[in-house]
Formats: sequence, C-alpha cells, structure tokens
Amino acid sequence: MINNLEYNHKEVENKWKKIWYKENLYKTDSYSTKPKFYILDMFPYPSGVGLHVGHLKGYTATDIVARFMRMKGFEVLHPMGWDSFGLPTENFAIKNNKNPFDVTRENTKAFKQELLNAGIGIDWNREFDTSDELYYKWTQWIFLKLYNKGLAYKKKAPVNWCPSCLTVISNEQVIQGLCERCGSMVELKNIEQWFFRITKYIEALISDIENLDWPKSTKVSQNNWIGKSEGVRVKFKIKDTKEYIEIFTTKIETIYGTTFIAIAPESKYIDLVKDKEKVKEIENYIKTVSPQSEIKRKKDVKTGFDTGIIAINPINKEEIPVYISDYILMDYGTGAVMGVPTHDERDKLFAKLHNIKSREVVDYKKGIVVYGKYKGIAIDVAKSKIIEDLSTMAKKTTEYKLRDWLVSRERYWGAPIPIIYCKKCGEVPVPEKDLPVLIPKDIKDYRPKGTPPLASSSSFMIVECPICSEPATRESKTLDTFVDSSWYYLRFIDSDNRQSLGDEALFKKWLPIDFYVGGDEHTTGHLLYSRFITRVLNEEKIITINEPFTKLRHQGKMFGPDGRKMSKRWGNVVSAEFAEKTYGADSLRMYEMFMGPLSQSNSWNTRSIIGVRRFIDRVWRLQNIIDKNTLNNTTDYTLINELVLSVSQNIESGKFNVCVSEFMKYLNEVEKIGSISKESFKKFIIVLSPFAPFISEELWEVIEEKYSIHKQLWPKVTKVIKDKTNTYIDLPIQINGKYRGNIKVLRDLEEDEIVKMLFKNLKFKDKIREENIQKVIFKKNTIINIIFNDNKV
RNA sequence: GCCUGGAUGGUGGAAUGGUAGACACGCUAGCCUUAGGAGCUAGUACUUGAAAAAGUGUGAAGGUUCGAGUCCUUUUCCAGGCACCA
Repeated sequence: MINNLEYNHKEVENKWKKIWYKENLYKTDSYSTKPKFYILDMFPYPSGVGLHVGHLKGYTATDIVARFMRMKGFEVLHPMGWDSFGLPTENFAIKNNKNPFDVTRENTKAFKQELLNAGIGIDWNREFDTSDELYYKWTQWIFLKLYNKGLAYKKKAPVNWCPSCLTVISNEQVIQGLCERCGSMVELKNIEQWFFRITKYIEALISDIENLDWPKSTKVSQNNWIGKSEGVRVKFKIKDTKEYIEIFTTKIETIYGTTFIAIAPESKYIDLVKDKEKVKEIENYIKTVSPQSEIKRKKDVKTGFDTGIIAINPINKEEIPVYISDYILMDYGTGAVMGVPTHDERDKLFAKLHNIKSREVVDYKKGIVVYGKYKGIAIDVAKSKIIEDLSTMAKKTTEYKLRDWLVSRERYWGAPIPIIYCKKCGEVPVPEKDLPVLIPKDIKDYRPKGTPPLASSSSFMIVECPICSEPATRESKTLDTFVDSSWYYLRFIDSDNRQSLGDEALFKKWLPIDFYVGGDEHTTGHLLYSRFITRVLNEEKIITINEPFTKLRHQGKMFGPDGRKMSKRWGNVVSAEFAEKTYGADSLRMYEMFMGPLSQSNSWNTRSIIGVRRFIDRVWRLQNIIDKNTLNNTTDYTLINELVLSVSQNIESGKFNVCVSEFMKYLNEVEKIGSISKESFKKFIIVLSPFAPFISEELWEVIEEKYSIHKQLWPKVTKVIKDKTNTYIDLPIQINGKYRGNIKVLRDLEEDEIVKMLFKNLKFKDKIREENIQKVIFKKNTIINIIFNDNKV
C-alpha cells in the first residue's frame, strides 16, 4: 500500500498509466451528442533521438485544454499519429543500417510509450502513421484528385537540388539557400518534376487568413512568403526591330530615371542578340553564373554583360543599353527590370560597376516627382498619369513570390506517385481500384543515388497499362512528406474507414480543428500546404470547410541547460524519460507550464523543477489535513471558489504558467489555515487534474471516490459570497497621484465617508488639509486619489 | 535592408490604466536533524536609516492622464523570420 507521508511517483504513475490505457479512458465518441471540441498537436516525426522535454511542452498544453474541455462537458477529440514517411526516418534508417519499415515501428512505439508515461490523454484507437498502407492509399487518392483537376502536373524547370540528400526539394524546404534537413548548399537543376498548382488559390490564401485566430507573426510571415506586389509591366522597344523587352516595376514613377535594362541569364530575350560573336561571349558569361543557387551569387558584386542591344524608353524615347546580369531572377516578374540607379540599391551597385550614368527623378521624402513631365506632382498622381501616357506599352499587374509546390522526390521512403507511363496511351493515372500503389520491399539498396530507388525494382516498375493492357512502366518518384501531413488531421476523424478518405457526415460534425498547437517553423510549409489541400477537398465536396485550423498557437523552443539548442552534438539533451524518472511526470508537466507563456522559448533549468516537485509533495500531504468540521468555514469556501474561477479563466486564455502559481498560492493559504474541507479538497484535485493527472487520480482514490477523476465535471463557480470575512477591504490611498498606504474600510463605502475617515486617520491627518482639496478621484472598492492645490503634502 | 516579437530583481517570470516585482528558483539568518541536495520559520528591487519611514525604480527620451510596466511619438539594444522578389 502506498503510504501517505511520501509521494511515490513511480508507483502511482505505473499503476494509473496501465489502467488508463487498458480502459481507453480518453476514447472519443464520434457520434456523441455533446458539443464537439477538436484539439490537435502537429504530429511528430518519430525520429530515433526519442522524445525530449521540449516535445512535451506543446503536448502538455493541449492535454490540459483537452481535459479541461472534457470536464466542461465537451466531446473532445485529441488524437495522435506519426509523420513517419520522409527524410528524418529514412536518414535515421540509413545511418543505423536498418530498414525504414522497422525503424518506423520501433520509433513510434518508443514515442507512444513516452506520451503514455507523461500522462498525455490520447484516444489511441485513432493512431496511424503516414507510412501505413491504409493511410497512403488516400494520400495517393488525393494526388489523383488533383491530377484530374489539372492541379498536379509535370514540368521541366530549374529546381532546388540537395547534393547531400540526393533529391529535389521544394522552395519551402530551402532556408537561406541551404537544405532544411542537412544544411547543404542547394543547387539549381533543370529537370522534370511534379508540381501542385497552389498558385491557383493564391488570392484566397491571402484573404482568408485575415479572420483566423492565429499569431500575428505567423499570418504576416505567410503573407510575406506569398509575396503579393502590385506594379506595372512596361514594354521597351528594341531599336531598329519590331521586338520588345517587357519589364516589371512597382515604381513606375521612376521610369524617367531608367538608364539601362537588365535581364536574367536564363531570359528568352537573349535570342534578340543576332551578332554571332556577341552570342558566343554571352554564352561564356552565362556559364560563369548559371545555373547555380542564389547563395552562390555574391550579393555585393553584381556581374553583368553588355548585350549590345539598344532599348528605347517608351516615356521619353531615350536610347539605353541592355545588360545580362546575375542579379535578375528569372522566375519573378518578367525576368527583366528597368535599371534606375538613383532609386534602387541593386541597380545603383550594378551601374557603379559598369559605369552607367544615373539621374534623380523622385524625392521620396517630399513625396513628389522632381524630373520630367510631372515635375512637382505628387507621386501617386504621377504614377497614374505615367501609366496613362504609356497607354498600350504598359499594363498594371500583380506579381507573387509563391511558386507551385514541388512534390516529387528521388527518394525511397514516401508514397509512390500513382502514375503509369504507356508508350501508346502516354501518362495514365492509376485507377482508384488499384490503390494503394505499394512501396516495393524487394529493393536491396534503398539509399538515395540521385535517381529514384524505386526504379531499381522491376516487380514495381513493370506494369500493364490500365487502358490498353500493353506493358508500361510506373512513375518511380515518391511524394514529399508534406503531402502526407497536408491532410492527416482529416483522417483522425474516421481513421479506420476503408471505403473512403472519411465519412462525410463525420467530417461535417468534427471539422474544423478548434485548437492547433505546434512549432512556428511550419508557417510557410505545412500550414500553407494544409490550407491549400483543404480548399481543393472542399471543391471536391469531400469536406465543407475552407480553413482547417481555426485557432493556432506555437509553443516556444526548449533549449538545453546551457542555453543552446538541444542536440547530441552539445550533449545537452534532457530526455523526457530522465525528467520523469527523477521528478515524476506531474512535476515535469507542471514545470514545463510554469516556466513561462507557452509561446516563449526557455532554457531547461534542472534546479527550478525542484520547486514544482515540492509543490507536488505538499499536495500529497494535504490529505492529512482534510477536516470534516471545516465544511461550513466561509474562508475555505471563498478560497476554493476563487481558485476555480482563476484557473478556468487562465486556461481559457492560455496562461498555464499563471494557473500553476494560482495552485501554489492556494496551497500556501490552506497550509496557513491548517485544514481543508473535503468538498474543497475534491474541487482542488479536480481542477489540478488536467495539470497533474497522476497524483490527482491517486488522491481521488485515497478519498474513496469512484474512478475516474478524469470523468468528473468541472466544478461550478458560484459567485463569491459577501460574508463577514469579506466586509472589510484594504483601500489604497493616493495623494497627488502617489501611493501613500492603505486604510481598512467597509466594502462599498462611499467617497465622502472615506475622505472623512482620512482626516481622522493617525497616519494621514497630519499630511493633509481639508480646505486645500482640489479634486478627489474615487473608484469604489478600488482606489481613492486626493489632489491638493498646494504641493505641501 | 524589410517584417514580427521582446526588454520588469541575482534567475524564470506576475501585474482588466489604479499598492510594480505575485508565484517559484537561488541566496541570507535561525530552528530541527547523526546527516542533508529533506522539512519548518523569518528575510530578500535599489539608496538612506537601528527602526519607523523617506527617496528612486519596469532599456532611453518625450507626451497623454488625477494616475503609465501597460496608451501615443521618437530612439537604443536583443531575439526570430524573410531577403538580389525589381
């Protein structure tokens, strides 16, 4: 038997986590008539490193909210799954000379055990991982939906190639020119790849983010990534020909200052050069700059080459030179710019290097044009006048930075793209009845080689054409793991469904996700892709929502005790297992919440967790001072009511750190009193249970209540009663706006009564004179501020 | 360069425009103990003071207000994101 002097977390946790799991305590009834609440964590890659204390920060927060909402009478869906396809798992398998299938099984098992150890309340009936055949069948099915709508297409284009991962990666996976996963410098390669047409939904993605309850910074970053800008395309005629070069600018008001044109090395305008000698020289120049990644191009040196072509500025017929330069990006605007050295830093650098003249045409401080036809006119006015003057040579347009999503990968561990190539019929989608297209297991060497590993399996590759039955071959590339994670939140609603992606009525009932928690590193990847896929599935009438995540919050990072990112390299990883063994899961959970606001990053502090552990021990000892006679004690009643009220409010506003301090304050008060009524004790452990599920369940049993505390309703908050202990309050006194102390007054006492009291009060009467009062500011039961018309106080 | 957050004791952090520093860590002193990395009590922003108390104080400078950590303007520094996007 567990004694009541010392809290034995190991024993208590072992006992309850088994019972909870066996009885599936957190099972969600899909068809419940209660109001629904769908709360979700960004599901993890089950990497081999195991779960560290940082992972648990977000999971604990969602667990607290889930438990709170459950007790508030909601049917709560809080599921968990594993993002097991993709590079993290595959690279881990390669490194350890294992098979990705086995690695996934081992790692998900370990992760799941850690979540059980931490007392995270999940409905495990709905668990899946993205490499399950039954899951990726529907990933492929979604691909086919997009294919049939013309939203999945193949094209040859310069794409990002990671020379270490030996695959292409999407723009979103390139961080400052480096591969997100391995940090290698990304190269540009001109190869054929599969894309999803996310750009078709670009305006909806911009406008609909507005009303979401998301952190402002996340909304802003996503919009910056989409990068909408309004401007003008202008045609510059080539001298002595009928040809044009079209440029894009957002500052049409500076067109009078154009002293050159610059085009990208990949630009088709290079064909305008007819001189054979020049063409050769240009080809040599291009070899030195292209194709290569942006980071390789030095930003302070803007190389270039004079093409010899002369362009004519349509606004003033000036003749200007056309250069090729590596600072012009092919895939933005028209791949050509008008060079205005005075009003653009990059043009200035270029002009300086190539001795091109410049001219100031606009004064941005004064907001007026200072050169040309519209000298002295406000910029806004001049803009539209110039566009008018250019007439057919100019066209207002909108440009975006966002490109279509590159989804194919030259890797093994992903969902095969369900396409068949037939010599007769061409590109043929795999019929729905033939899904899933399974990953071949007969591949000896699945490591990346630069060509798709799937291509080495003849049993996989050789197939009958679904149309003509002639021999055909399969597409051997696999899908980006972000395709898997762009729809996983739907599958939890109906995870066992074999007939469809999910039941329509259940989708309608459970979507959207009411609360979503995860790292902010997914802002321009996962979160954007999910919004896109949600829109497509809405158009296909599979779901009825446009936006998947109504409310989103990010958990901050957990750094090591040394303040650095937790990493094997620094030896500063604090494993969840270690923290649980030493201090107990409840202490760990409460400490993670107590450290500060959820969104804030913190360093793990091994010393500080002691404080929470002490609190847990004191909660355990509280059972010794339960007093049946305290039942009618009004202080006891007031205290617990205030606690319930405050914890409710602070959970709702996501201030879990304040909740923990409220529990501590309450305990301090109760210990001072020396006893607690059984009713208050029950309420106390109920409101504590979302934070510390183990000790509260054990104490619930100790006081002989019926299993389980986690099935109880949240205590109702009754208004704090006015009673004798509450009649007097400490009213702060300000004199000339400065705090001078408190006086004890009757609750609800009016202003003049209090002023009278002050003149009699020993502490204040010598400092103030009645005839000098200029003004009194009074807020009932809050503050009184007396202003004197002399400065003698 | 652009965007977004921050800046409060020795530390993590509290604070609907109304007593700044709650709560906790650490530290100091005392008690208890064979022992303490256990427990209990008291103290702990800074300056002056034995104390009572007084003055100062939320990165800096202004402003609004009876009253500002909180609102407004300017500015410095730190963190994060984006970045040759015309």
